[in-house]
Amino acid sequence: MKTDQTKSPAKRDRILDAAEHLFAERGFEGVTLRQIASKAGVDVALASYHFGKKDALFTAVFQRRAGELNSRRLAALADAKRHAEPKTVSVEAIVSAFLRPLEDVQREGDSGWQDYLALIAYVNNHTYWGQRLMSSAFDQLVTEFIDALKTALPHAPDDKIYWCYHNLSGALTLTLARTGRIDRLSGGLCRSDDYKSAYDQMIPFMAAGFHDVCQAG
Amino acid sequence: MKTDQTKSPAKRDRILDAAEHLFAERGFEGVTLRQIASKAGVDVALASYHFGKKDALFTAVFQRRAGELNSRRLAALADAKRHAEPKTVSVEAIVSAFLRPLEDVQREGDSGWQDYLALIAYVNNHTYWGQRLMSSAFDQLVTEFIDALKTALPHAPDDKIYWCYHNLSGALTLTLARTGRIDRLSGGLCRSDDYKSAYDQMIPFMAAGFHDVCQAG
DNA sequence: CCTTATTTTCAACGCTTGTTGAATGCTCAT
DNA sequence: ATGAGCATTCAACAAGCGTTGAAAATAAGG
Repeated sequence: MKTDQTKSPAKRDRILDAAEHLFAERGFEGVTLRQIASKAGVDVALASYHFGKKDALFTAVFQRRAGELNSRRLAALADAKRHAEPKTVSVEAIVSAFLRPLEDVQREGDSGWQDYLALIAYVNNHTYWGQRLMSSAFDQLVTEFIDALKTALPHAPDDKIYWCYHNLSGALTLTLARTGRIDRLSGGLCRSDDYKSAYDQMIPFMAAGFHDVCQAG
Repeated sequence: MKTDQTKSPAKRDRILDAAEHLFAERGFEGVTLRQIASKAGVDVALASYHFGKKDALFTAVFQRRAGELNSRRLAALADAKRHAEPKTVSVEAIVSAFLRPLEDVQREGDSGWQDYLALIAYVNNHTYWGQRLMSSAFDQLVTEFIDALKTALPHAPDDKIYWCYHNLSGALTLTLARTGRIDRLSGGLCRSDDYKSAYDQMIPFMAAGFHDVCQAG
């Protein structure tokens, strides 16, 4: 068996998977390297061997899936633009292109994606060092979406666009965190892990908010 | 000078203040008792003497201002209902009663309130033990606001009300976290610490979202 | 002023943490 | 088969952690 890539990097990947799950659940300082190694079924020292410091492991986990996520979202935005031609794409279609790829990756069953999205939520709410990671991984993509929103709302002042995006980002972040709070408040009527319902109502909700705030001038 | 209450509990309160600030900034595991004691200017052991375990100190910090915050929000909701009579109170007025008290406490200058609100954001995004704290401190209040929303939107199914509240809560949480991300994305045009602007656009944004989602049936 | 109770510090404990250097196992060209 | 190179484990390190019991300082009461 040549080029057996499933054997050699298997443990390395299992460290990333275990770290992804635990970091998303308990945060950077809330998890020890020994817990990660134990979950991955390897020795503690192996994490340091592959990734160096603990910070570097966290960064590696965070960046691992960022590229693919950005690609999917960009493709969805390009699709929306193509479908709208020759007219400009609607706010609702832009928000949809921003959110639906998340639903896609979670529906494909890989539980690693769920952990990863929860990790994004953790990082996005973190004050200091979280922002460096967010910016390096997602600023370019977000800027593209905001440009599209500016085109769709040509009379809106920029600061309102940004604040509206902030609302969208915040609601999304809480969704990705899957805290279980809505389950409790609703007495089980809504479920944190029901992504589809979340996006189904989130998309029109956000589009309506954008229009209301941004056309008032 | 008799009944000198500023001397004896001064150190105890300074521990709470220091813990409030540091927990909000770096989370429960991201802060050591020695850092808290150092910031408060007291010995490490004093925190254990007053509060017992580290968890209990965190809980004490979290619950310290919850009562007053709930009172202010309830008063704002009662005010809104009174002003609307004999009609039922509008969605916009309910959302405003939910948010404006936060602006009030932050404008009064006490930086402790800013730390406390950021701490709420931290707890609300935390999956496991965060929800116990959120529920014990705020479930009753949130239920009152949701009941008011149901009255204001009598034709809306309950699950849509809860999802819409989830959006509101998420956007608010990101605002309270003051991560600085909107500052960066907007090139300085919007500022994370500009609460007033945040609420000024958030209130109509959320009201529009509620109406759009909830009247579609 | 003496006694009692509370608050605060001191010093230390047992344990866990992240990290490292040396030793071992494994793969695979030659 | 052999030796080079990478992957993995082992054992141990110093540092820092939360917590505690006893001593010292301070406050309160009669």
